[in-house]
Amino acid sequence: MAATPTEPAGSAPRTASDAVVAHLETLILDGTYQAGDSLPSETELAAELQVSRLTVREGVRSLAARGLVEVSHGRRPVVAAPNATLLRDFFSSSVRRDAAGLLELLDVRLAIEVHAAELAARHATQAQLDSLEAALQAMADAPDDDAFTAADMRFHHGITEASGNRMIRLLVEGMAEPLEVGRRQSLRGYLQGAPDLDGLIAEHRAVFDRIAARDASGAARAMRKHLGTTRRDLLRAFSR
Amino acid sequence: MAATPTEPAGSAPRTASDAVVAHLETLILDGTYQAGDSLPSETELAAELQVSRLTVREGVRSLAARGLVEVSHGRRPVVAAPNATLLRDFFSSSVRRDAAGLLELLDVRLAIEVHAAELAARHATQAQLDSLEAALQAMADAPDDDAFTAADMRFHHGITEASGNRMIRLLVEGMAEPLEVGRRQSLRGYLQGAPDLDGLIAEHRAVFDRIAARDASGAARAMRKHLGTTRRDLLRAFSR
DNA sequence: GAGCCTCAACTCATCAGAGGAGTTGCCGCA
DNA sequence: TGCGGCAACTCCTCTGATGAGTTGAGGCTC
Repeated sequence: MAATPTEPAGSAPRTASDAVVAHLETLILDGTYQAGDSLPSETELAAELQVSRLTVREGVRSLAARGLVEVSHGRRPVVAAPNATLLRDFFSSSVRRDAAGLLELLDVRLAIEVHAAELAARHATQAQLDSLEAALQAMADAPDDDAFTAADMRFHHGITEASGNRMIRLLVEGMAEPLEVGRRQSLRGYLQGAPDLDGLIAEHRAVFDRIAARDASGAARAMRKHLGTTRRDLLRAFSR
Repeated sequence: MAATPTEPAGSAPRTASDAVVAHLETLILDGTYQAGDSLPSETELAAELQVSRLTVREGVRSLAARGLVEVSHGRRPVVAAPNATLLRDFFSSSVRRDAAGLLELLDVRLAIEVHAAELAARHATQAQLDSLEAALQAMADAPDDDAFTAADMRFHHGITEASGNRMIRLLVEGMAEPLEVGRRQSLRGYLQGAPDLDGLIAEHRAVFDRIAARDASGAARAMRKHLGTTRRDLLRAFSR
């Protein structure tokens, strides 16, 4: 009674719902179902795989938790495009479970973004450079702290975009929220005098200049310096 | 009818099983349940949260898919320690969905491991250095290719361990399998002459020497050189 | 008294059937 | 032609029940 016709050679699923997961996962990763495609309905899958709807539901639910599909009430499950929600979940969980994880995560971001800046200097298109400069300008013109932070994030996001490496983009995107939350929490009630916005902007501009000049190692150096500053600020806030 | 007494301020869960997920997630991340602890049984949770066992099951299943808990037949769900399975899943999926992802992933590993080598030069304990040297020796003594690869992986794993940054360790651990699978597939049927094992070992030894000498930037440079070689080999295999 | 075996209680795994709620597209009406 | 309503489809949740794996207590044997 082989429930799943497409049994993967690797390992036999222990439970029926694992079989559902394995089945659908294979079809998605094979490209049989592309991002945006609708999966068969629960009823259809149940009939096809010879299991109850409940079992199908659990399997689909697992895939949804892993970010491979999206389910919404009244509609069929839809295959999701690769996205950062899973990574965001993971990083958020790690940081919340252990406060020291925040600094570790910051360190990882440093490593990745320094490399991203290097790649951006090599691969950025003119449109991407324009977008970076616009973010820089928005930082300078920011009326309040929230606007500044938003422009700041847009700048960093733009660099990962310009790196041309989607995995880097997803990773940094996944880290952004936990880091931002951590930053807010550690700075709460801190705010002794305004932060050195002009200095921050200058650091960003230095990164941009090196990227625009196609100077890979210079861009890496500038980014390293900038993130070092960020890290020091956070450490100082922590030690209070 | 507030089903969940511990409704997080953030956003109200849309569905009942999301509420279960949110409830348990909060308790785990708060530390109310530590890694290794057993969760209440499905029946107990159902009574506690005023939902059916089915709904509880779906919620627990989601958490299992996200790596926060582990469920096995006949036993209560157990809170899992932070681990790399989720990341491995993510990276594997990404690479399988898009072959170009392999090179992107390799690039990310380069960025992270170069940084790890730098950190290891600063933080490695004597025991960790000994372990690295043992792996190096095992590479030199390896009787066959599999043993060599195993020792190779042990060496790299040891460096992330010595970096003292657990997030780096988890990330590299999560990338190891997809990269190894990708390497095997692209090298399949390739094998024109034996690879330059002596050169590889020399590169590893250079990394080790710089770490042992507490030379952070030298270690980073040596690691970058080594991973550059790896990358070039893979690219060459690809282009056939 | 020590060690092994059996079994009962607990737990997760899965099934079947049914009602509620959200979405979508067709059809008829103005 | 344009719009409103209804019907079909889908996911969401519940109830009740059976099968299968795990564990620890109790009794039996030596």
